[in-house]
Amino acid sequence: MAKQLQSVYDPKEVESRQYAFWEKGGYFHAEVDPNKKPYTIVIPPPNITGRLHMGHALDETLQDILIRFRRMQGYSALWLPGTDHASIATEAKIVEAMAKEGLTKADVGRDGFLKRAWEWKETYGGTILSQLKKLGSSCDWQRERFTLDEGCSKAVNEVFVNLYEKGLIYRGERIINWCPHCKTSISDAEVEYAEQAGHFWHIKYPFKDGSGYIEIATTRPETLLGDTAVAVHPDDERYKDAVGKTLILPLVGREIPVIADSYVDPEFGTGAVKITPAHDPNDFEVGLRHNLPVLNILTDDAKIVPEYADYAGMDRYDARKAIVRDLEQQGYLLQVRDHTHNVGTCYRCSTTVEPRVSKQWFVKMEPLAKPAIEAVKNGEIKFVPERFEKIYFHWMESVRDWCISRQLWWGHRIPAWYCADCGEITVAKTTPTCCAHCGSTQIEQDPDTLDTWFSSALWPFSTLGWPDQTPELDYFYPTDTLVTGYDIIFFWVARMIFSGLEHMGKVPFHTVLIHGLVRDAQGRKMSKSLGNGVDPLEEIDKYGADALRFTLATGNSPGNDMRYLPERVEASRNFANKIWNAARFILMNLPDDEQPPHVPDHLQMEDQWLLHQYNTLVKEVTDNLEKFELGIAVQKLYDFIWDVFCDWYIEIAKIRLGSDDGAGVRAVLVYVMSNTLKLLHPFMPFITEEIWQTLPHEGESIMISRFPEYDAQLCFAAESRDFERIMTAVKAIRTRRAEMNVPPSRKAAIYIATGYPAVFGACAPVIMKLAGGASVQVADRFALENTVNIVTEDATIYIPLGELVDFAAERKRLQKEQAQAQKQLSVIEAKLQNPGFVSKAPAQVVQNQRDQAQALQEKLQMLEQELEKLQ
RNA sequence: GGGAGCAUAGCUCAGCUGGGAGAGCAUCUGCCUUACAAGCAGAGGGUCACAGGUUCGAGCCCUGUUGUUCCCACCA
Repeated sequence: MAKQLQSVYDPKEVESRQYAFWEKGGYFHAEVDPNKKPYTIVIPPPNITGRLHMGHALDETLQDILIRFRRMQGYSALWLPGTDHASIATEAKIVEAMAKEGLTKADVGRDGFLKRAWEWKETYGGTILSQLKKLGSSCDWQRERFTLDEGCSKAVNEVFVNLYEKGLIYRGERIINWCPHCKTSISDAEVEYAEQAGHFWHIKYPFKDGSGYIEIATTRPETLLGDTAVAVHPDDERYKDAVGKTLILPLVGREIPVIADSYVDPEFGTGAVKITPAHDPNDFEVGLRHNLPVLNILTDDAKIVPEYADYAGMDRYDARKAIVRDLEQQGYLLQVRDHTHNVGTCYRCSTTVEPRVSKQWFVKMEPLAKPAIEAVKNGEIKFVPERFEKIYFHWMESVRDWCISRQLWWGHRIPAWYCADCGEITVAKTTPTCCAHCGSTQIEQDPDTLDTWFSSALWPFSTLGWPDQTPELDYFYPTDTLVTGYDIIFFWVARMIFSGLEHMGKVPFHTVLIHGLVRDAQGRKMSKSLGNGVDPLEEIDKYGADALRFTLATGNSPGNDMRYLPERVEASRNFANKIWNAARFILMNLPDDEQPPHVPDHLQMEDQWLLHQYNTLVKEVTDNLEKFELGIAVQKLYDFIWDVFCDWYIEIAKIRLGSDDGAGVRAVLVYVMSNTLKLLHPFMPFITEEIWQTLPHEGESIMISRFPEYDAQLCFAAESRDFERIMTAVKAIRTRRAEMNVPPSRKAAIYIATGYPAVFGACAPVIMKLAGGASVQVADRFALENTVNIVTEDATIYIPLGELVDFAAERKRLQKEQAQAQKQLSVIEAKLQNPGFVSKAPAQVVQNQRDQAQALQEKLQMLEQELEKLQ
């Protein structure tokens, strides 16, 4: 970068150049280093089908801020990247692509399909990672992993076998959620409930003995085909005599019993429930208790099975219509009522899920959940914000067994083999040659694959080499911070916690930083169907990655959603430009041989003030970052750079830059700028690197420089307070001039009567420059006429503005100020006269009020004097 | 049915352990002041949803109410 910089910052060129520079320097790579403490974040692996959206942009920005911060603090900071094979989503994409060629899965076969899937992964799987680079993500790309790579697959088999041997994985015929569109089972967590308008059909089930009927009510009349009982509550007087009797199932003619089960709520509906064990989870339970037959009436794509000739092959909804029609025609339909109810849908394709009995693999949750709950209860793992712990507990405490088998091809194939001879199951880490039970070679592997989340659950340790005992695993595990949205606490966070505890014996991370969703300007969720998504790559192109990152970090607090407003990115872009121009100003005033950043020996009051503010900033920003208060930290940086450094200090610096004291002020400018850039670097990595390297500096890159630390030498509290008296005076003069419409070009003499003559005397040039003074005189009192009079708590300022002075207006204004000050004073005095306040409030707070009261009294006195003069 | 979040300036939102009500954008006024008009200097604008309570002191803590968003739950 030449020293002649453009006045407008151009992020594009800088970003690609600096990212290449970082990669080339190997700064993203973290090594096992016994001399450093580790700090680890594993990325929530984006799906290989994914394109970077705002949710990712937020997630990655937060992680990059944390990792860059810790890296600069001297940790061996590892941000481990990778992608997720996303079984359902990817398989759907491949199926879709094949459909365009007129092919189906059956046409190409399992091997052919997998070949295509891997090709697809090679072609598109890296897209999202390259998009992450545009954001500036400092991931250790040398350690990139994929949930379906060899190492992760090895970990998956290891875990499956371990859990199977411990009896924590079992295979069983149970009712599961079935997606007729994806044609696979899905777990409870993968079902989303949506309210749907429907009906309540009241149907007559006649007794076999001809003694009337029972009226049942159902929202799903088509499942009648699979009914194997009608249940009533045991204490329900209405049905006392019916229990044990036999009914004839309408349309089907099957004989089914009336049973008593306390699951039935006598208050709801008719108090009699048809029981379809194969297609309703509750009914399934009832069926188990009463030994009812389980009749599956639906195929895997939710059509009626051939056994029911009248309806065979009909889609479940067509069958519903047909059955309702037939019931009506045959006089079984008693009434139809409108009814809205919750319907489970597939989280991937939104198809209504069909509860269905089938043979699947499950993870037994209770023994795993217990220690996982304990780890959060005892503080080993903390959620930020804490309230998400409740959500986690609630889920963990009531979690049911996890259905992990999927009827898909893209994924980890279940390491279980069935013996054709003895029928036993052989579960093994590597492909067995024969049945472990009878030695038969007639074995065949389970065709199913595992839930994607099964492998994601192992991510914090599978990526570090487990099950091998690698040095990386030893050093970087447990990881430190997991950053993710609240929407995947159940899917992922919870499962990583119990997996880490079970297989590593240690929690997978210490802190879970939860963020919210990025919504559109109207507060709606960004979604493909609404078309309201904002593309982060377009925003980067328009405003720069730093501006986007800054926008996402600012005003965002943990766990809360945020809206994405274009004006905010513009403001961020403007901030980047502000920094750019501040740097430009400093550079154009620097000699070629300017020393590296240092604090000069001789400091003026404004230098001390700036250094004190800077030093305070260092402490606060560090504290905020350590407490995950990223939004607060970045706000403070913004205020400091724009207001303190640019609007005040640079303006003041202009006075001294050309003088004999130029070297001192240049050193302060360079020192504070350079170090402030370091503080800002985690948030805005590109521009800070670009400027830092152009300024005098030591070291190769800001990203591996040391994060600034609080320096007791830079604490100038008293001087800082003194300088603020000057600032107050300057602001007061500016305000008065603005009120009186005095143009900045019109300079005026300034007379300052004050009890702090040394302070004001030393800063006379500052006041002159910033307050439009032609001259500045300081004394303990003045006797002047025809002046505008300004009273602050530390000084009375006189400005002769000749013809502009309107005595009546001056008097009125002073009276107004007097009234204001009087009001403030009486509030404070009331407090001080309250014995409760004086005795109970902290001494510092009381003293503070006393000081304020005194200052106000002095101000009132001065106002009084000025008013007298105007009489 | 249970649980949680949110309600602060016209708009979008910060406000950490209780003591100053804030930022950006928008509005108004004046400035091309030798880094930046994507800028500078100023101004206006708020019963911190409502009602109680705790406290010397409440935007912040407690209780209730209203509105709103979300999560969980097997009422057929």
